[in-house]
Amino acid sequence: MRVTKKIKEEQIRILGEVYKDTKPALIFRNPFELLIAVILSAQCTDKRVNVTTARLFQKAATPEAILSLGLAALEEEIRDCGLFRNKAKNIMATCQILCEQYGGEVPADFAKLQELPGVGRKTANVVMSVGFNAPAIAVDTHVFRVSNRLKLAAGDTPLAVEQGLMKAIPKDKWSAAHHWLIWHGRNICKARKPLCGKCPLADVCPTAIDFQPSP
DNA sequence: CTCCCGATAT
DNA sequence: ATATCAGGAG
Repeated sequence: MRVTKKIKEEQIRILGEVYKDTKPALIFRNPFELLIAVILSAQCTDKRVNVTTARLFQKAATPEAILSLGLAALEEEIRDCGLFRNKAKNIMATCQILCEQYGGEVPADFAKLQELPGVGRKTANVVMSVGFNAPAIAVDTHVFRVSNRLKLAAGDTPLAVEQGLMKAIPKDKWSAAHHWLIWHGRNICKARKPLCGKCPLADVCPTAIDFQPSP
């Protein structure tokens, strides 16, 4: 199947229809809690992050409070999320910068966010999009996989896929489409065993046939 | 490219 | 047993 512009528009239309009521999976009350949750979410399920942050934010929910907690205590709080030494060190350093340079607030600025330790392009895009309602497409593992399978935006790096998606999707739908692709990746277009049999996009997906049982 | 890393699904 | 999970830094 050759994925024409027409087919991409149809893919986007179906995604928007099926996943119109989706919202962020991570639980947060403000941009700071979102930032911490997204840092913790690397190589970890959102479900596990939500359990961890619920416990953490009860004890410390501001940059100041987390700095007071101390590195060792923070490591224990977030241990279950994996990569916990790196994440704890990065969160402490980030909180330090937020306090010293931004008055304890999270800057609504993509470049400044990316300068924070433990915050790369994907995390900065999530905070801008979800936390500050700015048009952005964060390419995580799900968005990357689904976009490539659909050939909605093919690319061998997250940045290439992000740029492809920005061309294929109207700007006013960037942030919503990011959530559509994540939900689709979680529920249907799974990494290991995609459910092509019950996928609403199977007719417009060039990869679906590859997962059908051979005749 | 490698390393960081525990929990979960298959 | 092993692949995968809302990645980022060196």
